[in-house]
Amino acid sequence: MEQYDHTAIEEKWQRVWADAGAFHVSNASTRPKSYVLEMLPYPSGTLHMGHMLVYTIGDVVTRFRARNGLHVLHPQGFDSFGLPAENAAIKEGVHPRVSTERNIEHITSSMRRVGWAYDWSRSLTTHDPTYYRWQQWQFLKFLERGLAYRKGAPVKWCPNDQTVLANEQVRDGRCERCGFEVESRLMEQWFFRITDYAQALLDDLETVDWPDSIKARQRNWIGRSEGAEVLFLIDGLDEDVPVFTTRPDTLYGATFFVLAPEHELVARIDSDDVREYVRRAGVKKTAERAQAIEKTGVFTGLHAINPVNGEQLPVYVADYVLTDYGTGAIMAVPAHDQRDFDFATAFGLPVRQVVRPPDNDVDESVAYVEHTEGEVLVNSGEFDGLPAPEGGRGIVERLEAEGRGGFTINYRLRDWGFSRQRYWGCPIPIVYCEECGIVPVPEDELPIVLPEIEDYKPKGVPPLAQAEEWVNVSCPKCGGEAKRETETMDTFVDSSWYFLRYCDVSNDEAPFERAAVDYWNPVDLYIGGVDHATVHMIYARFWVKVLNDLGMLGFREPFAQFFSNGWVTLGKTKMSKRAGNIVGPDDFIERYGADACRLNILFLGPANEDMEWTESSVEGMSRFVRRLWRVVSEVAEVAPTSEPGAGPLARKAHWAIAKVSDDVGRRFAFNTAIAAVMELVNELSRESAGPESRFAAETAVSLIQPYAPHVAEELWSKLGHEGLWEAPWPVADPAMLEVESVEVVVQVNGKIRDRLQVSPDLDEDELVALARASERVGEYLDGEEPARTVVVPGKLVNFVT
RNA sequence: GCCGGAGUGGCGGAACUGGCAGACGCGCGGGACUCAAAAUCCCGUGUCCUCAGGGACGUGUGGGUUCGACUCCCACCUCCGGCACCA
Repeated sequence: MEQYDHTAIEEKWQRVWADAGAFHVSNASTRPKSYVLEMLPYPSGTLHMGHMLVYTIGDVVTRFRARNGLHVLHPQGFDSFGLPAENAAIKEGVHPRVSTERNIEHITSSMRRVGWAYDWSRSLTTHDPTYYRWQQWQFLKFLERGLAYRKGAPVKWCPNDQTVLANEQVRDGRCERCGFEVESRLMEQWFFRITDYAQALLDDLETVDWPDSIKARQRNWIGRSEGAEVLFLIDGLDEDVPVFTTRPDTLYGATFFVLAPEHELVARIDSDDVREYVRRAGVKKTAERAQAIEKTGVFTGLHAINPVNGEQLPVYVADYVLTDYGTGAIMAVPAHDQRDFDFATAFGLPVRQVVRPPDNDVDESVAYVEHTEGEVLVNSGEFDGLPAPEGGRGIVERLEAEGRGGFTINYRLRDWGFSRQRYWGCPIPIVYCEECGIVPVPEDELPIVLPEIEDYKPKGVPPLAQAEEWVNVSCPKCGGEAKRETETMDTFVDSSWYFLRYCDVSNDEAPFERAAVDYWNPVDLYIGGVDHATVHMIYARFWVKVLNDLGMLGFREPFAQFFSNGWVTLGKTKMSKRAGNIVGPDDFIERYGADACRLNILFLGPANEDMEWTESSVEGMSRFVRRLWRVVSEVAEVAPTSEPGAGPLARKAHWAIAKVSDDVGRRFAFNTAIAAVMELVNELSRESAGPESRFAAETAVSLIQPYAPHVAEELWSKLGHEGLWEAPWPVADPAMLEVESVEVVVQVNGKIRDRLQVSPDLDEDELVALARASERVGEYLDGEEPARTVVVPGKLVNFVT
């Protein structure tokens, strides 16, 4: 028997697949389509076991679906703009393009060695001008629609990376990438008006097949809350200030009024105390502000008029009011809000209860914030005695009639600030003209290609500002002197539409042809980690909705089904380059082969749960592959070719077909499918020369192919067949799934006392008679007649006394 | 605080719709082959008791429903993750 030489076998079949164009798909087929996609990887130089998991899941599904008659699109590319390459450039002086492309080359060759079935002819890299040209083009469409705009806004600024961060890139007040504490700065920024789509993003979650946990995260992120907006007139400034509240029922309980330090009106308050407070609040790190336990604030000397009763409420500036939620101003109702209560306590402000729970005396020493059935309004003028929800509604309706308020819905989601003071990103096709202002670059001048620069170091101004020849242009409108936008786009823009580009990757007249995109989309199975469940996946959904509104495509949701893979951990920490705990597949592929590695990563546990990396399991898997090789090779040599019978081995094979088909096709239970093939191989090894052995061997090889395609292909040809990658998936014969005899459990009072081997189609009476006849049952029944007999045909008989 | 998820042998896990708890693998113990080792193969492997037939206990804890609960219900404990001065 030939030795199992994994390297030779894997190289051989990878060549065969490439030569045959095995995974190359066209945009037309009579077969039904399936689009299988894993999240776009950032090209760090090396693969690790986390990548191994995600891409092998996608690969198994791809190969399984292809053999089940589907026309499967399974592309791969790289999210190749972004900070790490630029940081490396700053550190080592290598041009980001050079290091990025070197990384891509390296990681691609690793990917090819794993044997993943990608249509590499559709590959894309987001730093390629042929890709980002069409991103710039789409940006211009967004701009035309008013969905991209520029405004001054307080932004999260990372003093280390010298750049603005999206809210999503801030974790616990720190820069997600470098861990530096984030500051707040007021800057002109580009925004996408994603908030226009908040409700649609929420509603359409109903239409996708995603895990509930992921949907919950998105709902959380969008943060819809129903309430009212109420206008308070600030005396002295003569300004109406809107506040958002979810508790309009407590309006009569407002005893003071608070503005966030960043609120636009604060600058107009002429008070040294206020200016000093605002200055100090601005210096405070975001993290400090969020963690502060003691409430701080300053009285402005002004008063706001409560529109429900005309009361004069003292106006404070305090940093417990957030500038970017609601309107940045609140009415404070200390009796019914813990934060307001804390502030009132610290500043000696009055507390007035206006909602009374049933059978409760008014206790103004604590805030009553919960909701109880039957609570009623008190101290609320004409609304006294009404149930709180009804009273709240009445109050808003009256304000509405008076033009001082109305019902409204507020979202936590904020517009997407997407400009970055960075070099290695997609240039924003905008020119600033002194005469004409913000001028979009005409479409026929795209792409605006990233210029070469000398120095990547951030200096507070974007690195692109140094590329003077590039920056100074004439205005497309008036021809006068103008300057290019020097900020670049957030890389989440790049990954918001790449899955569309794959469908028509070399189009140089449009981002994609609508027919191609409509044919393949939505993605039938999207695979990736939870860490992108709120960020990337919300942006991509937004992007698709906008393109749909622009008539560029015919669907509203990009990802019909989402499989959230678990994390591969090492030392209980998610494996990642940043955590410095990566174990790569290259070494293991060399030692044990790609097939063993692919099997191993999926056998570690359920693919949607976290799994700790262990080296010993690869060895176990390598044993299995070698065993498979030996057993099947032997069968190929000695087992007769004959019609498969209906004996135990053939039945086991059919059982395995049914099990693997269901596990891979429906349940995504990749680990148990492998276990089923192992069981089959175990039985086969005990009977390698029987009349059913050849069928069992063929079945085992065929079933393991999505996982271990190389060795499966080699064994398939040893068995005398060709082209397993395109062979039809085996179908289980239902007749063969029925067993000749089953073991029926006989219980007395729910405890197993005997087991019977019986025919599965024995009727209930016969089964009970047989069970009654059992000696052991007789012992436990001890002469008594069972009061009740429960029969589950083919499973058990239970006598209850 | 709100939301989501998970607790099963020495370990990873299986049990999908309420019906044999521990499939499959790792590890460990014993044996075969070998001069020896590796590789391979075979047997055993939840805990305790045992007259060696078997018996009792056992899926985070406490209750409940049921002939029967890892699975359903109630209460709780622990761990992991998300959101969070969000008005």
